[in-house]
Amino acid sequence: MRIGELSERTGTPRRLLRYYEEQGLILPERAANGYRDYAGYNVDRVVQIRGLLDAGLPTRIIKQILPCLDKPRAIYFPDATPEMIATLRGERERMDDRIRCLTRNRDAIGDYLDAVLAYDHAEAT
Amino acid sequence: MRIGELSERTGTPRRLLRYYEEQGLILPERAANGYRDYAGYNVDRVVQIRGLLDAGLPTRIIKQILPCLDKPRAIYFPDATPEMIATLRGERERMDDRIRCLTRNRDAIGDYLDAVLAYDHAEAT
DNA sequence: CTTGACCTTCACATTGATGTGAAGGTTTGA
DNA sequence: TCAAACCTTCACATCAATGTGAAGGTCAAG
Repeated sequence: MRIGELSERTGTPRRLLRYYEEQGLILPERAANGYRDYAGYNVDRVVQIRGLLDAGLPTRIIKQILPCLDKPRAIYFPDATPEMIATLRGERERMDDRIRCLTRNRDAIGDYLDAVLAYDHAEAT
Repeated sequence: MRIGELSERTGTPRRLLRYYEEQGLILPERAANGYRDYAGYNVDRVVQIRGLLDAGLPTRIIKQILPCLDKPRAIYFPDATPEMIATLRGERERMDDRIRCLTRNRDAIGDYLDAVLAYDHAEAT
């Protein structure tokens, strides 16, 4: 598919699809006329990228993480240098931290909303 | 405590403590000489702020969330406008999305690391 | 064969979170 | 009393992600 369709299907501005490519996160083919030609799996991939960006990860890190999501993954094993392994371990830790923080705050918001609801209900009677 | 101590105890540059204040996230008192004077609870608060920023939330949203974490919370109920409630509900949704995304990717990294470990182990024998 | 809807590259602007440092006031201890 | 170690405000710089738009090539339908 071309950039317009990928943009539609992922809700992502064309500008950013080109930016993600520049950062090495997606690698579209090129048609004879120079147009980018995206394989179907890029829809999921772009959604993943956006999700991770939204969760605070920079493109530099996302680039390291993406190969973990590709299946079959066996292809990448030889590339797995010790440094890369260490980086992934570290990032997994940081993601755990983020998850803990978000969960805590999400629950606190939930408790607050419940309390407000109960308060309003009591007021109304 | 003064800004230097808070900076030390939270691992946060002074510059950013002033920035968070400017954004309305913390409200230190002022000593007679003009120095900022932070109450002890600000240590936790700043850690919270940094965690949420790291998880991709902008200060504008964090400002809305912070009151949910204060106890006792009853004080804030009258301030809870319908718009605020709606905002909090929406943000809770977005935080859920982030948690799902991070969890999925963290698990994928874990699987990948396990697979690499198994692969290396097999190689070594 | 031209018009409209695509696509290309390129450049510049903006925004939010940060870094850096100047110029100057305050406090504490030698 | 002076130096070191704090603090203040203010201004300007940077970085990553994103917005905006110009100048121009491609292609399908009328």
